[in-house]
Amino acid sequence: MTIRLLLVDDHAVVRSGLRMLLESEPNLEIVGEAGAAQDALRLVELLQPDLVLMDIGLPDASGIDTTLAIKQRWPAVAVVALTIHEDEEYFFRMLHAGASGYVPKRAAPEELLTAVRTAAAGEVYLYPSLAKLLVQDFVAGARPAQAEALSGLTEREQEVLAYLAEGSSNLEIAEALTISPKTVARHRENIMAKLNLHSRTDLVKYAIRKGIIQP
Amino acid sequence: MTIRLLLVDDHAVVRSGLRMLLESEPNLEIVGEAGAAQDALRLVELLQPDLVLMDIGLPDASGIDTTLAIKQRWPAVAVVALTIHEDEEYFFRMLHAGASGYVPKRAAPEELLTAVRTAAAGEVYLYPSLAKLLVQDFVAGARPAQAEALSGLTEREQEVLAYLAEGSSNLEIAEALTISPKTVARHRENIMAKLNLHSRTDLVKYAIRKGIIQP
DNA sequence: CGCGGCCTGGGGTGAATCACCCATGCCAGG
DNA sequence: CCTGGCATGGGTGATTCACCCCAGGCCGCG
Repeated sequence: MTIRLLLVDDHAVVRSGLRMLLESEPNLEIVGEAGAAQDALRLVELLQPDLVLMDIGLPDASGIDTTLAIKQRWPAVAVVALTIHEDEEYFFRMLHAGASGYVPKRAAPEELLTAVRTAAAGEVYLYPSLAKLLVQDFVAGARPAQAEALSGLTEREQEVLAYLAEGSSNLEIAEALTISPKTVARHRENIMAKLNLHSRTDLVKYAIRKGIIQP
Repeated sequence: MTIRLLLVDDHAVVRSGLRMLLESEPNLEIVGEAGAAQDALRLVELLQPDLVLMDIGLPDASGIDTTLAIKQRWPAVAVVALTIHEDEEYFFRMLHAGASGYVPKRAAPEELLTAVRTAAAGEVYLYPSLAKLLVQDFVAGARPAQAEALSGLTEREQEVLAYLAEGSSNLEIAEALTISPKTVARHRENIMAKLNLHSRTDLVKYAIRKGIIQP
């Protein structure tokens, strides 16, 4: 099976170079080129390629928005981002837009080919330095805090906060900790004052942000 | 610079095969082998390798726990998981443990070598099918719902729910929607009944799970 | 045309919460 | 030794919550 590929980059020279590189590969056919977002969308509709190799910097619209538009209308079309941008910002936004691969232009030619083949197979190729960013985000996002200072809460206050965040009432917490409900209320007041929160629901959101509880 | 590598797998035959494969590579030295978690930890301390190639299925302890132990004591040591497991479960747990690479045993030898070189360089190598899982988790985790049915809530109820989730009181919501506080209370009762929730804090957690609000 | 669902309001009750006030021990650090 | 932070309690009053009751108006659907 041959991969039918659409090339999107606003620089004709770059497109030529990519065409040279990609056409030397077997089972890979470049069915079209586009230098602008409008052309890209039109050609996707016209040619129904398997894969779009997308530059982010386009003259008339962002490659991110273009990717989003393509994935919304033709979800089966894989999009691989090929760009000079290696920062978190563009990378994450491109993933959200539905990209199946992300390769910086400084990457080795073989890596681009790997990304194209991988994305065409329905998988995802991530350039290692960007995979690292994603994994960091994953690990951090899943459980950000716990060991964090919790803004100067005492041990007992943190303990009470954990129960409060679960939605327990003062009485329930009091029984769990075998102290008076009034003491629980006292702790809660101190907690809310220290964290500058003003309601139980704010406490829940705070606890989720800090990873104390799972939503 | 030569990569100093420690091989951890409980099958001697597999270790031999890997040694054959890896030793044919330049700039790669296998400094030791371990068949059990205890040996692995001991050898890491003794040999201070750059990288540990870790099987998950070990006789005395999980490769995941072993990875965690290694990364806690020697964060500079890169760990690449090489395993038969390709499901989300092991993959995500291995990432949490601190792995810099994840390669299924069915992968091509070149992919293992790429993973080793990438991880040794401080980056992350993810096998494409697993990179796909991670990206899916990333995209889903960031904004999971919104368009979902919300379990049969009416439009007005969803509107009230949005305010409730923010922690607004009945009176505040009433003023925002220019209706009576009693009506807000009524909507809230219906919402809680439909969603089988029993407190405002439960509503907040529900709203965060559904992506209605951000924590 | 009636039926049911939705939105809108009102009343009531008991419990819980909130936001203040107060005090007592205990223990560490200046 | 004594000041301050921490944990532990009590009290009070206003407010809110959670859960019941009720009903009228509107709109679509059979």
